[in-house]
Amino acid sequence: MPEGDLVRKLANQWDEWAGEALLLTSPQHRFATEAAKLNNTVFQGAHTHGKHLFLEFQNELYVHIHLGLYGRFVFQSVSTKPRDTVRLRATLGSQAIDLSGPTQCETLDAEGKAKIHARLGPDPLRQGDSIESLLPWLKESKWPVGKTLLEQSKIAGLGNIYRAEILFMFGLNPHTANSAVRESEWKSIWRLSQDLLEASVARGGSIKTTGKDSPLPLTVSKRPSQTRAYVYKRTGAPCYGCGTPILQEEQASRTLYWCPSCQA
DNA sequence: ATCCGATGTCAAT
DNA sequence: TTGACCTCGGATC
Repeated sequence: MPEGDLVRKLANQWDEWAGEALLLTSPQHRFATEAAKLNNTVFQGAHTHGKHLFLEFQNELYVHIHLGLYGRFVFQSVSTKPRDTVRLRATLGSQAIDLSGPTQCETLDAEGKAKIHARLGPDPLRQGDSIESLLPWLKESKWPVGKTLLEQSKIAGLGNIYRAEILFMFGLNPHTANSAVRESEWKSIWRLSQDLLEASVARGGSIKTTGKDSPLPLTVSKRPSQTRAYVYKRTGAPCYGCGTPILQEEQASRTLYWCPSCQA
């Protein structure tokens, strides 16, 4: 389900429980032993890096969660019986948070957490992160831009929707080599990523690149109403910039949507 | 009732 | 590059 913005928003929700001792169970049982170890210890707060979520408990122990494609959190009343697919239920008072379908849910110490950070690139949502350290590599790299934007070890937090939308907003052909994109343009891409992700977090984690808080792409003169995206999942529909049907193809093993004319 | 795709990643080839 | 992981909602029959 998520790209980095939604994960950050979920972390913010978790943070409302910071400082409290939580009841942890695993209705599905796959996380039962781990949950028991942390049960009733004080939740210190949530951290994120890209799409990775870290729930910190006492003694620098972290529950590392990656939602992957199917994972999700459901916030509800404790009186609602959890589905039997729920990997982890956290309870505080009358409230419960259910986690199901994560690609990852494991307990890590500080060292384990550091290893995760080490394999992730800068995150547009993280305080102090910048694209600066990536520029030398980008300058030499033959990778297509459309692959780079999905690569979490380069930029952490963007996903398939933002990839398509950002490429469109810059009029970039997805197959353009990294080295063919000017440094100033990379910096603009980074800044736009920050703006889009932050605006989404503020909205509660729902992606909408066509919104009034996003800049208009050069080729688009009017904001499309109704739609939340310029090209994502709009295969065959007319481009908002030029009317050309939006194309769909596979790039970096994900479906990419783009306008062959505006992104020539 | 069944099928299918999805805002993701990694290990194995 | 491909398959496995894993869940659920919406489309289809």
